[in-house]
Amino acid sequence: MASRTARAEQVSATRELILTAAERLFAERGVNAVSNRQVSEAAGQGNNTAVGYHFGTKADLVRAIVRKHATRIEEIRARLLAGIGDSSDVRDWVDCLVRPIPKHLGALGGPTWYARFCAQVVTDPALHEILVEESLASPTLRQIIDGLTRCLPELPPEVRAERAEMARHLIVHMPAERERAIAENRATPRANWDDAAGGLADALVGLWLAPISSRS
Amino acid sequence: MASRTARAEQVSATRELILTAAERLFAERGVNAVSNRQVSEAAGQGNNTAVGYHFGTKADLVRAIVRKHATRIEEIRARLLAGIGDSSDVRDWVDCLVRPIPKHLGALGGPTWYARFCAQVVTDPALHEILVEESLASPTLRQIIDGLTRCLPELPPEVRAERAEMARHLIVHMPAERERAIAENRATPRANWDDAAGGLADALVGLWLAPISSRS
DNA sequence: CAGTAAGTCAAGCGCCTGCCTTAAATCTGG
DNA sequence: CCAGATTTAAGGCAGGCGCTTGACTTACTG
Repeated sequence: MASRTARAEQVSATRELILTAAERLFAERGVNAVSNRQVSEAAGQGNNTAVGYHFGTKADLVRAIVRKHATRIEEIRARLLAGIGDSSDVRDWVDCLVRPIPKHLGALGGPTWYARFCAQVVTDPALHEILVEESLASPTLRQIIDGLTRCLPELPPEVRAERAEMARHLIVHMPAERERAIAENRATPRANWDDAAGGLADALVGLWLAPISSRS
Repeated sequence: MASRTARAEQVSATRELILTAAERLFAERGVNAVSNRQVSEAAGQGNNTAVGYHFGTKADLVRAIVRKHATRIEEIRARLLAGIGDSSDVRDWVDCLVRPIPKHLGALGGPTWYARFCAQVVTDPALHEILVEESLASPTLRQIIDGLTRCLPELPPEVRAERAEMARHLIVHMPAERERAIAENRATPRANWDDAAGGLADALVGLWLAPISSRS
């Protein structure tokens, strides 16, 4: 109906404006350093309470931003997963784990903020769980973790947990670091997002396959 | 003089109280989520402006907290560095890089907050540089980085930079993660700080020695 | 033993925040 | 075409913030 289009499109345009402004401000200054008012103003809304009206609390806004990107990332991840079948090569599974976010950022083109935004959110004690929930909601992600685990049967469970934690951190923070370098016109080790993902995947393969020493 | 002791001791006790309270609050809630007023109150100072009086801005307070721990960490690092001479084993240098912070936390005993505090600070866009400056001020740290570089002569400079970034993130965030797990009574992969450092060192050796693939 | 400087406390200022209320503009469904 | 609902705008409110000021206590100095 023309009705739904006209009005609803205006509304979702406003929501989009708020999401984009918030993502950017949160990425650049940190979530807690930005007030809902500032987000509303940056989104061009004369209304003080635009954020509250459309999203509720700041945590709800953060969740909405995450969901906005989740669909695309999930698509990329599913495509990569389908491509490797039931490989027993660690590298294949690490690729599936690492590449979705950089690929998504590359597809957005131009300057991006989402990686830095995620780095802020995972580090905030009050917001951390939101990202964990939203991420673990992805069945393909679980499949990939399982597949990787199957490639490393002799790794003790505690060491696996430990290294999974390391991988998680790097997958979030390294793209954020690259994003920041680009935003500040600093040199980056890699020319594009795909190469950056490749470098990260190389390192993670080494990390997963690292021998376990007997030192203290 | 008894004079200096009496008064100056009271003062430095107050400063210490503020530093400890701030470190704890910042670690638990995030730097930006805590006001200077809250820090003053948590330190038992009736005065609103105790933080401002003794330290100045919040950035100055953060720097003071970092310096408070830096001496001890530097001692540990120097001792480890002296112990390995001019080894050409990557593992030796990685140990020097990884162990100081966990060792320091272990030596403090009981619950700690410094690792989470550091994780908060490095992630804050406005505070990040403070920690970098203070860290790079350590000559032993530079020596260790040089030593490690010497062990990896055939690694392309960009890849080295990339992996150094990864190592930095893990060295800061993994202890923070362990600290948080302890604070929340969750299980940790390792029983003590030394073992945790060992696990991290294992992984970092693998990361540094990882082969460079030719994939995209 | 004053005089001075340093540290602490208490109160007040303007600013910004989140939240609430009201009003105008806009679109929807009958 | 018009009531009614939704969205945007605008302003007010209490509360918390950083910062300043001034009084009070304490300890060093000549």
